[in-house]
Amino acid sequence: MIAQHPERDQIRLENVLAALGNPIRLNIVRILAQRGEQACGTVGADLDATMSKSTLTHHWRVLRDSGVIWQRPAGRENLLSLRTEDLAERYPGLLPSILGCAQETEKAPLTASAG
Amino acid sequence: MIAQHPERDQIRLENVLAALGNPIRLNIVRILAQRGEQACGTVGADLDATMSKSTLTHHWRVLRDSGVIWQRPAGRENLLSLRTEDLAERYPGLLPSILGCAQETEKAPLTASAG
DNA sequence: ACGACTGTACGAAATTTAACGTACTATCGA
DNA sequence: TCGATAGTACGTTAAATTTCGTACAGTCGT
Repeated sequence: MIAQHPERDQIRLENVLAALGNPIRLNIVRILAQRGEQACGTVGADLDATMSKSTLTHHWRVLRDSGVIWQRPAGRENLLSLRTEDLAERYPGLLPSILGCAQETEKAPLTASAG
Repeated sequence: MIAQHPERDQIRLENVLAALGNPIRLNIVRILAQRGEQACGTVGADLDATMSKSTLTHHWRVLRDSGVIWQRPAGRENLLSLRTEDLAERYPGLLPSILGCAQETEKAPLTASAG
């Protein structure tokens, strides 16, 4: 596992909310919630193919440092996944409430398969 | 009612989360949740007596523009209150989950009366 | 009307965030 | 080993955010 992940107890609500208070990172979280663990590149492609890799790296860092996602190496890829359990333990209901109504997406067609 | 309040339908999750992703504004929301409708000055005093009025005005604006609070004039005061109903309708469970675990406050002693 | 009180508006400064390009590390496959 | 792939690190720039001081507007009590 890559460094910088906060312990569950170190996760701060304000950091989680700030991390999610950005449309790009909110989409990242939606994608991970729907598709499960994904490589950085896969998520990036779903998100916005024109976005630079270094910008994406920035967003992985914000999400990772705030405790929203895990990031772990696998071969030459880095796999991203939601810290669903830790967030549920620390802030019960928060993630479901965010994801439950997160269908008001502007770009990513994540609603296509629902229903 | 002061201008700039978004309609319920115009409230965007990313804006709500960004507004709440700031420790000061998170505290404001906690205070309003616990004490109900309050004048700006009252909340400001509870928050941080050294903070300038113009800084507070900035935070009221962010919370108001994002749809988190109502702000309405009453005499020479402006009363602030949470848009609990609108948020509950738009993002069910979001506010309770944020407030339910919001006791990890650093400064404001909001847990004192809860019992 | 006057002065105190409550809060906003505006402009400026400091800080933070977001985004990019380039250079780099590490892994995979031939 | 070589080349392609996957992603990070670093430095930079642009934009947004946070904070303040000052000036102003509306309301209350006398």
